[in-house]
Amino acid sequence: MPKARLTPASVTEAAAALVDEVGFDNLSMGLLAERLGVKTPSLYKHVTSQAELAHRIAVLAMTEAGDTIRDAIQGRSGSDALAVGAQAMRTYVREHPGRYAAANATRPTGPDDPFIPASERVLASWAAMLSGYGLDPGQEIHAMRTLRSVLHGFATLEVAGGFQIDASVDESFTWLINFIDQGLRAGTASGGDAAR
Amino acid sequence: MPKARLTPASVTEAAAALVDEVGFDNLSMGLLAERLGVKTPSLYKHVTSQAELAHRIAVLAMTEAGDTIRDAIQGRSGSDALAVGAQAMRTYVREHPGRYAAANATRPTGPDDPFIPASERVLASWAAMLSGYGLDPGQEIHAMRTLRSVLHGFATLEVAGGFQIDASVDESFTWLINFIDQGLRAGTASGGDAAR
DNA sequence: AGCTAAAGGCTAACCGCATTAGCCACAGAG
DNA sequence: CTCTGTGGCTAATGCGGTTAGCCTTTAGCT
Repeated sequence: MPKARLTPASVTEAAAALVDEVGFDNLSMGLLAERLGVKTPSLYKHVTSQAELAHRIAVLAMTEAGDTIRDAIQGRSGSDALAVGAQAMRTYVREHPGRYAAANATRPTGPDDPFIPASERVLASWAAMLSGYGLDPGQEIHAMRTLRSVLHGFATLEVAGGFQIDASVDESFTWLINFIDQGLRAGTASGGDAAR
Repeated sequence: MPKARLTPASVTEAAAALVDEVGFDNLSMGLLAERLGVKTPSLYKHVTSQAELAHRIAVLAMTEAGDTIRDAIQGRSGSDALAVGAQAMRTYVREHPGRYAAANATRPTGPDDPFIPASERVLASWAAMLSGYGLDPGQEIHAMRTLRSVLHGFATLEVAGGFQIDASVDESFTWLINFIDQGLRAGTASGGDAAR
């Protein structure tokens, strides 16, 4: 057999790098093939379809994001964990907008889709971080969803160029994190007042 | 000339209805033509390209969303305005996921793009609502961005099926609104404490 | 009422891109 | 040294957006 220049993993990695440059919906088999110094149909020896390729990018992105967030939170707790975790996620999205878009475009294909555990690991990191606030158990799910909403919303709007005014976006993000932190701590203190 | 069965406006409206059903990235000229009882090339008598069609859907969506939010906030202020405004936006996105996706996929094409005033009207509604909290002027931009992030993030995650657990999503949303309201009011009271 | 012109629909054709079919060459196992 | 299967290639298919060019209908004018 000829030397395996390409592998499913290397193709996926190259595709991920590509979408970060050209945008997720500008991904094309021709462009990727060119990057890899190969003709388009050859890619199908390593990937069954463009849809599957996109899905692999999504799994890769979720896994990477999960690792990044976990590492950032590592050894920290409370406000500190929130701050670095949120910054880690925002940074990941800014550096890998195409991968993040791929992850958002993906739906699990079945019960054994590796995308599921990958995204659960992200959620687990957030849950661990939130547990440091000692929230009322019934409120944790709502706090989790609120946290995911802000972070996802902010990152999405930012990479889409949604923040036009020339006020510092960095500053807005730290303000946002602080806002969330204050709210979570207030909720803790008052034993659930913020949930009414 | 034959009777004008189709107009640019009616085609746009039909396309908007279509994307709400089949999803924004499943929009196709063939599908739309079929809906309108016409052959695909005939659409080009009313629309110059699929990209322009998508852009028109985006403008329509922004305009509709702006009207809905403005009407909801009308005559209310503070916590009340926040609650109904946020609910209005969430409802709009749930009822028109395709249009909302179109709006998010769109970038202004130029300085006289009608998309710009349409989105500014949405922002103006949020600004009017926020003004009721009497925030420090320097913080308004951050509060605005935070608000946009949560609402956009929540709505996006919800329509994407991102909230899996069977805890009530409605309940989470009212929790979220209350969380934001508390934070804004705290920021008001302490004269900017939440912004540190 | 009849003529004219252009709007608006249709068929045929083009093009780019994902995907498939089938061929060929090289490298590792025996 | 041969055999085999992997991994690349060229050629061809099909779908979807788009363009070209034709043809009918009808509003508006005489």
